[in-house]
Amino acid sequence: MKITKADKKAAVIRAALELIAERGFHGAPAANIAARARVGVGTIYRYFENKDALIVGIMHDLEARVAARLFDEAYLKDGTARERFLHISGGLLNYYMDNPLDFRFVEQFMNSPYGAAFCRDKIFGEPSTEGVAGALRRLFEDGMDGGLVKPLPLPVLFSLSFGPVMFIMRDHILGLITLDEPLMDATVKACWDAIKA
Amino acid sequence: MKITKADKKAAVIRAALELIAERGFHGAPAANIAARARVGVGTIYRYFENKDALIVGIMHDLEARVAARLFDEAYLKDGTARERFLHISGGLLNYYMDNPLDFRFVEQFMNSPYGAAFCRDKIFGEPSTEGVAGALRRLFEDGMDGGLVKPLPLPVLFSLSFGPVMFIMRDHILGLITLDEPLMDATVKACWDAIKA
DNA sequence: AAAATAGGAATGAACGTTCATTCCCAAATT
DNA sequence: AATTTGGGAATGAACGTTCATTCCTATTTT
Repeated sequence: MKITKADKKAAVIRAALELIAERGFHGAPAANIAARARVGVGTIYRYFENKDALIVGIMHDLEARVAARLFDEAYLKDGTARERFLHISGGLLNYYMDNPLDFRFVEQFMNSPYGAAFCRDKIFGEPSTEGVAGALRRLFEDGMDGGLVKPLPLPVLFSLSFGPVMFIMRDHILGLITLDEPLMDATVKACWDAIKA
Repeated sequence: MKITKADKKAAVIRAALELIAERGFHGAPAANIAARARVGVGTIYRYFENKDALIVGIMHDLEARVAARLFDEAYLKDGTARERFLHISGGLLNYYMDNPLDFRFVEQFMNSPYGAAFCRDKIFGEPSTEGVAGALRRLFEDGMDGGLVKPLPLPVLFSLSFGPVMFIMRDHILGLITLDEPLMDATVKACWDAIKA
């Protein structure tokens, strides 16, 4: 148990994520994933029942990493609703700026049948007072109670908050625009204008 | 030339669009597309050089249909920037409400390597004073000149305008929320708040 | 030495694409 | 008017390739 163990699993996840992000689901056959992970093809199947399970596994892994970053450093202390909103929203934008491959994977996943199934599972699970979803819900509900945020269904507030972030990230990654600090700041502030009462 | 001719091509496009929208690129082999189009497999290749060409062809077809709907009925007469904005934005939301399969295809396409290539081609083509892109650019530029719209790069204004629309459509189609007239209206109005100066 | 883990060649299913053939119909011929 | 002919459109069985998955051997760990 020196340098390797079941970091093989992590290597497989990373390799698959990168390949799918760069080339799509099409361009990520098991043989290539194994090669990039410096692992035998068979090894993949020691850790994942099949390729679908691997893909869903990548998504769960990513979810955990994003949540950790957004809520890590005592982010949820206090501050106005606007401040907390800008923190989350800007944090997400920053995370994807730093990890463009993660972004491309999430987008492909969420807009494929995998994503549909994934969402269905979430809905019929807990109403989630935990995790990212729960924290966001509380943020928006508090804002609505205080009359600071437009009284709209949560999914609509979500879309107004994160729709633009995801949309502009795509443009940035494709090179249609170069996002710098001031521009990112202006974008998330404009999102606040959309949801503020 | 009664009921059939080269509407075979249209049938192939429709069948492929539906299959990809419902089951992803994975779940749309040529054989299934042909079966749904009630056409021989070989026929696909009379109209499209290969499967990739078919997929890009679907996207072009769709683009034309959306453009036709958004700018058809003398939409571009006059009215305030806000009115014109609400018209376009709401029109897009409506189009996708009426054609959910079109929406799911576009999302999958745009977030795949096909979409990346597609965008690159557009950028290195004309600066597009024509079509949807041109009309939108004029709308936003006029708005900025008049001090009605925040002075931000066009891609940012685009993301603030259409990011939420695309985001909320996904939720609607997945059944996470049911969009009705008032809710759609509230959403596009909130988008205007995001971009208005 | 036994057990667990890793590896990659082997396998069969599924895929995109091709092509020899058939079908259809309009123009030419009788 | 009836028949023949020509050629483009349509077809699907057949092909070669690629893929996910299995399975048996080699290696490492206990």
